[in-house]
Amino acid sequence: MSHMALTEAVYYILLSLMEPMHGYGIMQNVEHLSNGRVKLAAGTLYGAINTLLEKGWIVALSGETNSRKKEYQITEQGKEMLRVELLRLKELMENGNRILEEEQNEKNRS
Amino acid sequence: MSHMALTEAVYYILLSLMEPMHGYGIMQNVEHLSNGRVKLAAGTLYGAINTLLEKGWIVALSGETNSRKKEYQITEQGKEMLRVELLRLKELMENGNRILEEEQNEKNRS
DNA sequence: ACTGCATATATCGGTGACCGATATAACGTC
DNA sequence: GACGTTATATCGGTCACCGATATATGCAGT
Repeated sequence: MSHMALTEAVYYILLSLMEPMHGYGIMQNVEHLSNGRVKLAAGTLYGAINTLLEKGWIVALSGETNSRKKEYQITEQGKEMLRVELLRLKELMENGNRILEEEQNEKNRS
Repeated sequence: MSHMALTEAVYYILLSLMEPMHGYGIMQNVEHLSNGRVKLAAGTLYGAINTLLEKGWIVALSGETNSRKKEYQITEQGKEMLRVELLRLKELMENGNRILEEEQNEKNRS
């Protein structure tokens, strides 16, 4: 596909990193954003962070090297991915709502 | 997670089967619905159909046994999954739009 | 001081979704 | 009858994710 769908994990990690944040903070933030629905497993989180670093969608912040916490932030490229993803979500929602409403209308006519 | 995200493939297959349809028809319908963005690979399509049959989210229609085409249709359980998925998509979009707008507002203030 | 829990990062084996290739065959049309 | 499209099916490989495990620090209660 020309542009691939982001996974829910990656989507929420990118969204979290609109503000500088360290790994564990992302975990908590994602759970909070999704009202407790999305709980990232450690393997998912740190695996995704490495993949996103390699892709250049996020960067590691150089400050605070003394602390054990490593902070990350989204890049301009990462933000562009979020914008594209939001268009995809819009397409999915519009198709879903339209088709489910069509059935509802048929039921009402009968 | 309490309710898992549907993959894009499964989402569009379920949406297609709001009307009875056979496998190859689903392929074409999904590509049409997504304006050419989503092209299901054969392995994805027939693999997903079997998984969805096992889960009871779709059923095979008994008619037209003479034809090589096998028709399928969504079940009430499958429709419920679509409704849940639409709520998830709404959550994702609201979070994404809100957080990206926050950044835009900060830029405008400076 | 020590005990225990939350914080914090990292790795590893297993599962499952998806892709692309391949195979097979019927249908339509030129 | 040869060829492209329609149609279903399977298989090996890749990748994201999960859950378990390991390791270590920070902090609060006793």
